[in-house]
Formats: sequence, C-alpha cells, structure tokens
Amino acid sequence: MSQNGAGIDLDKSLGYLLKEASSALRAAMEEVLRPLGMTVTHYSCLELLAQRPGLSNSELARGAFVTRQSMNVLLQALERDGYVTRPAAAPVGKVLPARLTPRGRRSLEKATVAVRSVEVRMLAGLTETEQSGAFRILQSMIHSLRDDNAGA
Amino acid sequence: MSQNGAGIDLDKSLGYLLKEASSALRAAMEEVLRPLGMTVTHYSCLELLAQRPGLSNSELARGAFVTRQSMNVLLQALERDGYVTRPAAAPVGKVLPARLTPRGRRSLEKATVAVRSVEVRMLAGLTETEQSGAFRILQSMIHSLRDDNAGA
DNA sequence: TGACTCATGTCAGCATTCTGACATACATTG
DNA sequence: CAATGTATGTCAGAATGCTGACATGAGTCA
Repeated sequence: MSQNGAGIDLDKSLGYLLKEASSALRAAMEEVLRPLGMTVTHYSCLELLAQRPGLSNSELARGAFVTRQSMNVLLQALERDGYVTRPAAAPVGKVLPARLTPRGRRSLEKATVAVRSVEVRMLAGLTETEQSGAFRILQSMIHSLRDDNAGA
Repeated sequence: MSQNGAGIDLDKSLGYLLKEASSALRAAMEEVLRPLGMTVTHYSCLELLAQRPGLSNSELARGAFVTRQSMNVLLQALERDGYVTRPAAAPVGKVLPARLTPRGRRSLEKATVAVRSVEVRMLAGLTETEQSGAFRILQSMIHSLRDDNAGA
C-alpha cells in the first residue's frame, strides 16, 4: 500500500483512528453538556480552573487547545455571567489570575458528573492494563510529535 | 509563563490525553501542509477520494468529520480549482460522485509524503506490538462511545 | 541604564464551520 | 398507487475560532 504511491491507507492509519476517536469523544461530550447549556471549551475552562486556580487566560488557552484570543472571548462571557472572577488590576505583570466563583463551581459539578460518565463509557471494555498501556502510548505520540516539531 | 511552575500535570485523564494527542497531530499536519497551500480538511478530502473514488459530498463529510455543508463549500472550491470533478447531473438520485483530476492526484502525492512523515514521526518510539495495541484500544473506545450514544 | 526578547491581554477583521431550512430523489409501507 | 421516512445537495445566516496587530510588563544581557 505504501510503496506504490497509493497514499495512506485510512483503514489502517493510527492517525486517522486518533482523529476518529477524538471526534467521537467530542460528540459524546457535546451531547451530555448541551442539556446543561455548556460547550466543551466552556467546560474545559471551568475544569482547568477548578484543578488549578489562578491560571491566566493564556494558560487556560493552552490547556484547552485554543488560542488565547478565543479563550479571552470565553473568559469575558464567563466573567460577565458570574462563573469566574479576575482582578481588575494584575498583581504582577499583565497576568490576570482567574478563579471560579461559587456559582462557577456549582455549575461545574453537574458537568463533571456528565463528562465523567462519558469517559467511563469510553473505557468500558478495556482492562486496567490496556488503559495504562493507552496512556503511555498516547503520551509517547504527543512527545514524538512535539519534539521534532520544534526542531524542524 | 507561570512562575510557580506548579504541577504541569494537568487532569491527565485518558480523555484529555486523547484530545491532546489529536491536537498535536493536527498541529503537526497543518505545519507540513501549509507550505503546500493545503489545510487538513482539504487533504483529507483528497485522500478519501484517492482511496474511494466516486464518494459523494455527504460521504466525504462523514469521512472527514465535518458537516456536509462544510464539505460542500470545500468541494466547490476544489472543483473550481480543478482538483476534483463532479458530473453536472446525478447518474442516480441526487448523489454526485466526485473524482480526482490528474491535477488533484498530483497535488495529493506531495501532501501524502508530508503527512506520512508526520505519522512516522508520531509512531517513532513505539514497537509494532504497541502500535497494534493502540489500534485495538482506539477502536474499542470509538465503538463504546458510539454504541451507547444511540441507546442512551 | 538601555536595548532586546519574550509573554501577556486585548481589539479588530477574516475564515471556517455549524445550525436551520428547503426542494428533491429513492425506498418502504399501507 | 399514495403516504411516509430517510438521505442528499445546496443556500443563507449565525456562531465560533483564528490570524494580525498593538501596547505593556518582565527578564536578560552587555
């Protein structure tokens, strides 16, 4: 297949499968978050802040895999609606550390339950060994992709 | 950046890792495709057509994980630029089977080389056994997510 | 101290994708 | 045969994310 210039066999490509799995996961998450009036990025932002209070806009953006401009739009909306607070002035530099409000924390709780159920469903049928194997393998892929990325 | 350097160890759930890996793969693909003036969806469409000539717009959309409306926009551009052809009238029903032109095939060849190098890089450091393990695991995840999706 | 580099927050404009909607074509069912 | 359900191609408007750009603050280095 690879030799005769036939291209990448999509049925056997791990890259394609990775995209497919990610797409299925996102769709499943959107489905359970929609009744809560929340998007995936919206949830990601809240979850990140819950685990690491005081993250800046740029750090949140990297954690949610969007640009800092996109995250900024979201953060302003979350701030306006009272899910998140940021100080008016930066304690140091320009960085504005964001934190969840009680309301934001309450909102996140429901979402976390929903998202956790999706993850549990995704991992059903996999043994503990397989799961930790998947963990290692995915980390290896990420590392390999990022490594040469900078060099090239 | 964050000066406290506190735990970069984010919520390293398998779901998050999956998203991270997929994001890294997409970024790496965008990087090698940009010099060729091609986006990931653009490339996906061409690759799909190379392997399964005659796919319809809707089928291409499903294969590239976008809506048929988005794929339609892309297909019209590809058609206008001479990479793809579709019959003026549908042979049967409304389905318009798309095919690569020689120009489209030439364009794809370069892109395939670039994308293949990314995939090779991603899999560097993984044994054959690990790769087939990853394959099975990803398929299991996809199946589990889609299965209950319909039911629940 | 001053020049330089880097990262940040934010504004503005653009691109891409999505949701909603419609007409059409085929298959199924009564 | 008619009614229904499903799938398609396509248009239009809205949402979302991105690129480009700017000023600001901090760290580095001579």
